[in-house]
Amino acid sequence: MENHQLYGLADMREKLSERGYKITPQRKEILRIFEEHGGHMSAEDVYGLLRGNDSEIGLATVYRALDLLSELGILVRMDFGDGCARYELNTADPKVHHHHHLICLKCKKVIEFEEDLLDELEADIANKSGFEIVNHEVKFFGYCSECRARSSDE
Amino acid sequence: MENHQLYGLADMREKLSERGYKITPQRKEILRIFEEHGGHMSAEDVYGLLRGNDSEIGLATVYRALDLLSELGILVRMDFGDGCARYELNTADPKVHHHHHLICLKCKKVIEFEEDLLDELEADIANKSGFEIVNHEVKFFGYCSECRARSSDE
DNA sequence: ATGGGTGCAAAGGTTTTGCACTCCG
DNA sequence: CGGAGTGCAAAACCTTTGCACCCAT
Repeated sequence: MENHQLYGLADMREKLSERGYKITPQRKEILRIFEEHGGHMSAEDVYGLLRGNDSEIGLATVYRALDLLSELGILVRMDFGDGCARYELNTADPKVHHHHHLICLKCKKVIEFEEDLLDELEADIANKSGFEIVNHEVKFFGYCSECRARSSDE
Repeated sequence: MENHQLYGLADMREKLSERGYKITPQRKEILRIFEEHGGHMSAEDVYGLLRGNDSEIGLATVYRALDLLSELGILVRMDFGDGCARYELNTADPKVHHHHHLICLKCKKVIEFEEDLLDELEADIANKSGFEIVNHEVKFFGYCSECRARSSDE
């Protein structure tokens, strides 16, 4: 357990200036929100938390920052099909990197679970296609145990 | 190569009536669109093709059908982050089942590739969680070779 | 100083919903 | 027949954009 588990302020500084983007108080603030809270946050969620901390950051800025930070690989964007994009801190730690999602087609519930699996596949892809992989997302769609129970006793 | 490669009309009939839904001409027509064309189609794409075939099906009906058919596992819903949900016929054939996507964070290009991998993992999940898996989606995010070349010679 | 970044409000695009009417079972 | 399904148009939502102003570099 070392200190480089999640991308943090230092990484953002580096990646932003590396590409000629500026380090603004808004971007720092938004990153901090992700460090303090966690989970899968939508733009609106982040905006809400910012307003709680009486920040004056506009919603459009939140959208622009989430977009940029996920393009830089600091955040990861995910879609659970609930109508809005959700983001979470990217991580360099394989233990955390490899958590996947089960999504119930009936009740839309999202269940997380961990499983190690995709490292060699990623390396293989990078070789074959010249694609540089920053993150992956694995989703399984089906029916959760509750919905299955409910539909069998109808 | 047998006949049960993709879900078809018979499967839809069965799954619909099994759950008390009706088999309507609209639903049949929409399924047919997927059988004749393929690929990743948005609601609007399907609607466009229907109008081409001078169908009188409304866009809302298309949305409702896509939702229902993917809930039944006949279609698969996917999100490439381009602002609209896309659907494709689900398949029982593992060769087709296992195609994944590389998504470039810079230019948003989607590259498909095939790789066999997740069967045992699916079985494992079903055991541990009671989750019945109908389909999965694997996406890798990163930078495609063109974007990498472009950013290195700036 | 200067070009990128921000805030606001308006626009844009996708998806959902209310309601009267239709038609499958 | 009766209730699920449909079509239409309006509404709801999430996200993007235009523009004037601000501020990291």
